[in-house]
Amino acid sequence: MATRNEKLAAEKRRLILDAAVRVFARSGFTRCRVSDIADEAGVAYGLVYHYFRSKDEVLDTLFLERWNVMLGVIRELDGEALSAREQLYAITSFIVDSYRHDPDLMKVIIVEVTRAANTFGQTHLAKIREAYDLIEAIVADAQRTGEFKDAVSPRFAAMAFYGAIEQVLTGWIFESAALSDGEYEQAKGFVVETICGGLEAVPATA
Amino acid sequence: MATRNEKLAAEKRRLILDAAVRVFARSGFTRCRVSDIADEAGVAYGLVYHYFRSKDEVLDTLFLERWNVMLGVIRELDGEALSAREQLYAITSFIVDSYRHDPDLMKVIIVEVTRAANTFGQTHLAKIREAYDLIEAIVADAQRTGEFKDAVSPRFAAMAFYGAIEQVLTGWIFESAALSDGEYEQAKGFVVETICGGLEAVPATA
Amino acid sequence: MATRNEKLAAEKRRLILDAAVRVFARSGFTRCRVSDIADEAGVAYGLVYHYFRSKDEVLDTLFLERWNVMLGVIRELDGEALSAREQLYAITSFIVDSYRHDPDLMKVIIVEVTRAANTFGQTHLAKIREAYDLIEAIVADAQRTGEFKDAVSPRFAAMAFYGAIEQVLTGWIFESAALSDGEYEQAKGFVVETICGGLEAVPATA
Amino acid sequence: MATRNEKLAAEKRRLILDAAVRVFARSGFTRCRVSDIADEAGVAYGLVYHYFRSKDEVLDTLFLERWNVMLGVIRELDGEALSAREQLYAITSFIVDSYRHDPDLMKVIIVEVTRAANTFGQTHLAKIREAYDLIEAIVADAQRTGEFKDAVSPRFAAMAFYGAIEQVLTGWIFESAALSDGEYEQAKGFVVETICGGLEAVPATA
DNA sequence: TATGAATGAGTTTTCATTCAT
DNA sequence: AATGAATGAAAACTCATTCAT
Repeated sequence: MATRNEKLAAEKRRLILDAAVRVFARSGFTRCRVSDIADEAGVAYGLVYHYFRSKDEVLDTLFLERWNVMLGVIRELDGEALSAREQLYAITSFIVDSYRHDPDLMKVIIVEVTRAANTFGQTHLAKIREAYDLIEAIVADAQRTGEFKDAVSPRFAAMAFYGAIEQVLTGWIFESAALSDGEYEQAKGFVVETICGGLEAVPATA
Repeated sequence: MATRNEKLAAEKRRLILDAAVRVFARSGFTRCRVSDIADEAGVAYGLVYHYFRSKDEVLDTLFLERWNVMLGVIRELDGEALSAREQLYAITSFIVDSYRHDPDLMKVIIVEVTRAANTFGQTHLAKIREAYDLIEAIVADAQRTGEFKDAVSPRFAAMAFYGAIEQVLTGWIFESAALSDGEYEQAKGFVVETICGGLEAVPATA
Repeated sequence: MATRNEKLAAEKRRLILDAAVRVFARSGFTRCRVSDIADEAGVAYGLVYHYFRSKDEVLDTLFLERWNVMLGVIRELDGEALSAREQLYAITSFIVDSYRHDPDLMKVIIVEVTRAANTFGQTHLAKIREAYDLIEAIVADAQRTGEFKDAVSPRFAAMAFYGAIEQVLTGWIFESAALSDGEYEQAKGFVVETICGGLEAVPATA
Repeated sequence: MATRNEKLAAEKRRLILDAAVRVFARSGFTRCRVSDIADEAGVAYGLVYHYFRSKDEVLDTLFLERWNVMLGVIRELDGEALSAREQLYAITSFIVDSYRHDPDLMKVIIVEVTRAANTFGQTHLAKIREAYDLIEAIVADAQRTGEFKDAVSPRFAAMAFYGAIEQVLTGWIFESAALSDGEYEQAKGFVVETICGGLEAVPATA
């Protein structure tokens, strides 16, 4: 009985969150109104405040939900005996697929949180850093095993890698162009090839 | 006489622009008020509107001023007979030095324009793309000459390169840490080494 | 069976009323929410609306319950052959004891009704006046019998008497200090002595 | 130049304060909207917020302005060689005349501030106490000189005296009746006669 | 050129009340 | 009788922009 109501409530909550993604993606967090979210969700104004304390909390929820999934995915890579390149590929793949599956959500997370140094980025700084830390650890391990050279610091490599991915997504976001499955797959390879293999031709050694 | 007045006017205008940089960097474009800019500049409220049509125009001006300088720098590289790696290094160097010289301005440009897909980023999309185009051309040339392999598309490489730099700056912005000259120089090398040389150790060929 | 249910229902109703007293006293009628009352009573939100038509009706009920008791007490004094001073003492005693017994309730009645000329005071004006009228009658009688001089109008005397008591309670309310039984008893005497005996020393007549 | 502007600004501020008095008196502080004040003053909505930080601050200002005048009047009584009865008469007179001169303002102060002392800051509480303290001192002095007997504590007497006045005003406020000059003067005498002389007839001593 | 008072549209949030279960 | 999700009107407050001086 309670279970049924709870399930219905959870669905309404989800309805609002999904609507918020679309609205935030369309007009941006600052510019959209709470009423836009309610309208998009087809619910009454006040219901948004029944489920969330504030407009901020809606965005917080969206970010944390998704970011925690990503952190989980990265952490699981540890158990699987993969090379550093394979691990970075897996991460890239997860992020690109996240975008493919729900571009609006990724747009919101990147534009409104990850890169918003004055607002939500600052709020979620610790959470965001967790991802950098995990990537850094992958690079550091690879340098130890010799898979990666140690020309650059692991932290730096992690930032460059993550920045490259985010910029690629940002490009898609700005163009708001739909890509084919092939293009998405190609992009995954490109990111890893650029960061791991480098752009330069390896001089043929005699 | 007019000349003298014009010079004074230009100085006031500059005063306001500089104040705006500090205020935008501190509180973010959306959250700060026009009166904050005036207060920071030590001028009256209405004077901002004497020199600028709107709050938006202040940010537009800041962005365009700096971005055009950067485009100029990149375009000039064409004339100097430099390798692609050297050209990318020069670009990185310019951007890093820009940050070193005026971190607030770079923060504003990156956070409020370059990465703001819903607002100013969209407005200045064409201008931003010019930079990507110029970098893309450098990569394409390098692939033609054989300096770079053609494993990834030039456009893609340009995005990865620019994204890596921006992410490094973003890290600095978020941490708001002051770096030593040595660290800035090291960062320049790291970016180029990561993107051009790649992270992987080059297997010794027999 | 119905009797048992009715008794349970009456208890729930009382539970809500008592909770409302505490909540109104703590945060004020306007600022507290209906849900605060429900929470304090430990019942569900909607139940308040099962027993009361509105938030206003809860306060109305609290006021009327208590005020009617007081009116009854004052009316009963008529039958007992008491001097005016004794009657005023009895009234003072009842009000002070009401405060001693349930300071929150008296606080609510005074702050939210008796002195709220724009809201509930206006609504219950007639009821409030009944008390003034009864006190006025006591004074008028005493003037007729010669116990009281007729230097002031009975209506005026009634207002001064009631005002003195209310102000004393108001003092206690704002200090929110717990008083000893002795202090309460002393206060009763003070009120009557001030109003009936006056502050001035009676000049010794030769 | 600045002087002229400052004068105009002060006038506008006063315009808003005066309008607020009328609106608060008419509908009560809680029920009226800020826009009502602006409308009543014939100024734009935002101007209220130009001169006052909040709706609360408007009420605070009204209270403090008037209350400080009253405190000044009471303090000045100290210098004039008056009996206690004359001093209490002077205070009563000032308060009654305040009501006669601007009943709306006194209504607001009595009805809204006394009540708000609860919810509002304790800031006013201290200010209100200052008045009680001054009256208390008058009574204490009179007890020392023998003008007043010491049957009741000075603090208590002060509360009773102030309560009597306030209740008389409250009566007028509730009835919202206009009184003649004679009635106002009579009221002054009644208050002092009741509190100082007492209601009881002085028994003729043999 | 310079000032800052004046304007009023716009948005978040609150919360009494209703209602389906 | 009891629950708490759903509704939406209402109001304080903000702030970009205008304008008289």
